[in-house]
Amino acid sequence: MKNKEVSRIFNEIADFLEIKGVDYKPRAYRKAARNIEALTEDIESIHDRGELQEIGGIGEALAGKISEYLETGELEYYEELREDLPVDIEGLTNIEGIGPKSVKKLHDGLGVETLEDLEEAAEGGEVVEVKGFGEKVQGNILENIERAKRSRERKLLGRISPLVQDIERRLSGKDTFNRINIVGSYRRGKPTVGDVDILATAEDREEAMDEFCGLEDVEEVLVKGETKSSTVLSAGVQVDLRIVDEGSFGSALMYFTGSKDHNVSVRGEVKGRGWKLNEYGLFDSEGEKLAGETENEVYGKLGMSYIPPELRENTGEVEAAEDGSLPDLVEGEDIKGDLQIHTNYSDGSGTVREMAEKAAGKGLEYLSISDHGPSLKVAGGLTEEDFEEQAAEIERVSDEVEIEILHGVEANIVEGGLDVSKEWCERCDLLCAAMHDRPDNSTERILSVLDEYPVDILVHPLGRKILSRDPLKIDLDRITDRAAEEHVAVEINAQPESLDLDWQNVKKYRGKVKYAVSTDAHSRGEMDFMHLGVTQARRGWCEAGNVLNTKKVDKVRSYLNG
DNA sequence: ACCGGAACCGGTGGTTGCCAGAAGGCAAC
Repeated sequence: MKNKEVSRIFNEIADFLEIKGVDYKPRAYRKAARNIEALTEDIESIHDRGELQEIGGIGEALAGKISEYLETGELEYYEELREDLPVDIEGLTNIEGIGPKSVKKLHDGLGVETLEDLEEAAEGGEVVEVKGFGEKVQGNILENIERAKRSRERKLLGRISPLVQDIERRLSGKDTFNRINIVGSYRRGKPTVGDVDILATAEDREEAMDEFCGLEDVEEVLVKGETKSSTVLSAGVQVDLRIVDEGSFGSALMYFTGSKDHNVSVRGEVKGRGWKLNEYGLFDSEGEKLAGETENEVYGKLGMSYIPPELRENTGEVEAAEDGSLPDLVEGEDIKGDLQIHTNYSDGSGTVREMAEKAAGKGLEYLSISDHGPSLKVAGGLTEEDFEEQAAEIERVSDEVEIEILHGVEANIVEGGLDVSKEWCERCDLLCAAMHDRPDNSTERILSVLDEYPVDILVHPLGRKILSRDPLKIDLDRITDRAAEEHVAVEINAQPESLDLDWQNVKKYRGKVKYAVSTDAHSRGEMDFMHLGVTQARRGWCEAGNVLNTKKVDKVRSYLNG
């Protein structure tokens, strides 16, 4: 699956063209990149059917470039641009505050090509010598460069999951493999993933390894052995495959799923009995094997209930499993509606009808449309007039699509309140409120908005972007107190970069507030992100009852109005 | 480079705020 690669290349081309001062093309490339990234289908299949131009934002020229890349493995146009300016544009622009134009200036002035070059230049105080750069920017570079480097190594769970699922599917389809399971932090649903580990059993290990290393996505084979092979996929993700014996599959699953702290904690229990647990199995003091084939069996012999992978972070799950108090975690099938999505009335790409049809197709009972309020110009915010127009459109579409559509707005929390009038709020079925900037008085602003407006959901409360932007420093104790009093739900945003509120805080406040797991989809494809949000809710120990949108729409309404 | 309305061409997201340097570029969303 080369979707991610193609979109990365298009984004880089956009950067290069922006540096050259070319008009319009960068936007076209970025739009195409975004649409490709949001695809749930393999772009190669679309290419094979000759339907590339049916993807939004892709016309004759871009379809040609995609074909060239898929067929030859190279794109001449891209290579030429890179030759002109041989820099790690993706890495460098990853630094907050550095865009394509700055990269060009740093290259011309100091010969900066990589993050390492830039770090050296900033440490040596050379950056200030370049026109347009001062102490402030140089300091900012030093502050943010480590994170930019890290972000190159770790990948976002949601961004690699289509690729990983694709690999899993392909290996499962082969006769050579008996059992296949992704393990590691991926299986635990951690928001960022380093390497991807796959565990398998196979009759013929050699043949299995051949098949794995021969997958078309595999770009480089680092190690190839009988029990372990390491590969790098074309998208830059390292994937390891381990093959174990059938009888050890369960204990190996536990071992390789981790987390390390969880395993240590479980092993404490094992030790107390004088037993031994390793990747090969659970053994008593005589060395007799007690369990190993399944995880259930291992946990069972230890007197624990099965611990779902999402909980294995050593935050009390081992004790809870012993006294039988583990939560009955929310599942994807429990979700009955999506309470925050955008349309082409603001910065979304889908129409009301397209989004509604997609949601209905996913089997949801309801959908709430909440485009950005007027002050968020960058996102093409709605005017009150637009809102009325949209209301009429929703009414028309509602008659024809098998889903209940709620009409809301994602109001922006600004100095002095929200960017929508109280009257406007009253006309909303569902009012979302969000911070989009980072003032010092964020906590106070949020609290006063919760007091003064009929807010239903506080969305992406921390405004974080994983691997690139820190969360807001706000007083969540006070905010969740107020949210609970006012019957305001707190969002768990399912966008791969967001996953905000984060799972640690979800766990902390789950007894107090209700959560709304929403996709914040800006295109039809992004509605498929729901599972990422559910995973984070699970990591936060949420049962279905903790999540508002597991309820029927009437119950949602009565909670929010209560 | 795409798209949509017209049958080839015109329009395409637009504003804010920061920094740096004293008017204006650049990044962010």
